[in-house]
Amino acid sequence: MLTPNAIEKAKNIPELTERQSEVLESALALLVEGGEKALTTAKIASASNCSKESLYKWFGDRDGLISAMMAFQGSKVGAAVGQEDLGSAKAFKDYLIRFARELLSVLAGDTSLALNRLAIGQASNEASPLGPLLIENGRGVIEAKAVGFLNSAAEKNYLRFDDARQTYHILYGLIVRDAHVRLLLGERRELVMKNFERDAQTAIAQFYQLYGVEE
Amino acid sequence: MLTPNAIEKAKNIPELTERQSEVLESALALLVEGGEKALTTAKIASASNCSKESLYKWFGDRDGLISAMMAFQGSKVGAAVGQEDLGSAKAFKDYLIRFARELLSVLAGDTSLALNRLAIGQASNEASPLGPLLIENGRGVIEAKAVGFLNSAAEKNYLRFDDARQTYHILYGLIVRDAHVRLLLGERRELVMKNFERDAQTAIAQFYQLYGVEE
DNA sequence: CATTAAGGGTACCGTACGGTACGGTACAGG
DNA sequence: CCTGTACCGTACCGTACGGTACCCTTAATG
Repeated sequence: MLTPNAIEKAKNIPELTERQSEVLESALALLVEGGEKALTTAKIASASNCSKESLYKWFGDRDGLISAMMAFQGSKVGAAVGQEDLGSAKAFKDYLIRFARELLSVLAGDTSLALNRLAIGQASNEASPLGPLLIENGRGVIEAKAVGFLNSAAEKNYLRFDDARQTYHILYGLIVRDAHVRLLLGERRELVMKNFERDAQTAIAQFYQLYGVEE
Repeated sequence: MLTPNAIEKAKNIPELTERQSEVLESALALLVEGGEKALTTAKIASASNCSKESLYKWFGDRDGLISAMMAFQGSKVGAAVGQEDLGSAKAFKDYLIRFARELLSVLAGDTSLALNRLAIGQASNEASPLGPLLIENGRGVIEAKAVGFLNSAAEKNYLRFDDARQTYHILYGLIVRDAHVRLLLGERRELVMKNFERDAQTAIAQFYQLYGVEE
């Protein structure tokens, strides 16, 4: 099994010192607070009591710093969704509802929204690495996990489908709908998430209508 | 019935002269080409052979110009989705498939992506009007239309559901899934839209599984 | 022809930001 | 004690951009 350090080396991400992690943390806070326009090198330096020269020494340039922020945040995502429970058909269905709740919560989180907005704002620049980075670190991780438990559920005959990845995309659509984009556009969370709990349950119920195995 | 001019007046949008529309058109082209960073007042002026002074006279400031771009583009959306056909159950289902295709095509269009990226990039600024503007002019128009034909279909007993708006959100989720966000993040269109036709048909088939009336 | 309004071209200003340079400080190792 | 290293704080530079002012051409009107 790979240690975190080994993974970082494999991705060519230099290991971060404690100090550097602190800086990234306060940079994220700054981004959440005021969006990209607030994310100037001077403000990052002053907010984290560090010199601009150190920023440039550690991260190369502003883009490097932002990339580091993404990777740093991504490294914290993995554990977000709890352990699945395939003990029984009922237990698995409950787990799916928890998964739906968790997915919506993550997507609606301040940091997630801020980073997605940042990456999307730069995505018109073909050379920007932020979009792919976010897809890999965020969506990719969750999708891989989901494909895993979907396949397990199929083996146990809780669900029936052809392709786990496609099926996950349907599940995603039923859960998220247009909520993510509306949040990204600035619609108020209370409004978009008004029926949070009911929506999560409805999504899973409909997912079972499409892919569940009748008993 | 309201004339277009009356609508514009009601929204406090000044009518646009031919010249001003040309300027907005070339500004949109500029935005599609190079993203927000390419959208400077100097470039807009030079690209449309007009003086900066005229820009400021017509649109107030840069934000006003961008808002005008959104409204201008929005005013062209209405006719995008063709006329519905509720002549028979089969005809309506075919229409839904066309609707799915059309929705995906619109969302994946260059101008739509560029404007959404622009609005999302500014959405962290609480005071930015771009997000609401885009929601109203883009999503709102399509949603209103969809709610209309869903209700008609329910009356004709092609579909069965409680709330048309909620049902439309499900339909949206089944059709779009995470395609929109992935496109916004810069993932290549060929990749996201690989199974465009099949996905549209699958979405409608599943929608009927959830809301169709059995015969 | 004279007058006037609209608008194009351009020079200019203030400012904000990315990036660099430099002096000063704390500390570790010999 | 000396030296090197890491880093903070700050001043500084070049540039790009939003916004303004001014001059010129064009064309319509009397």
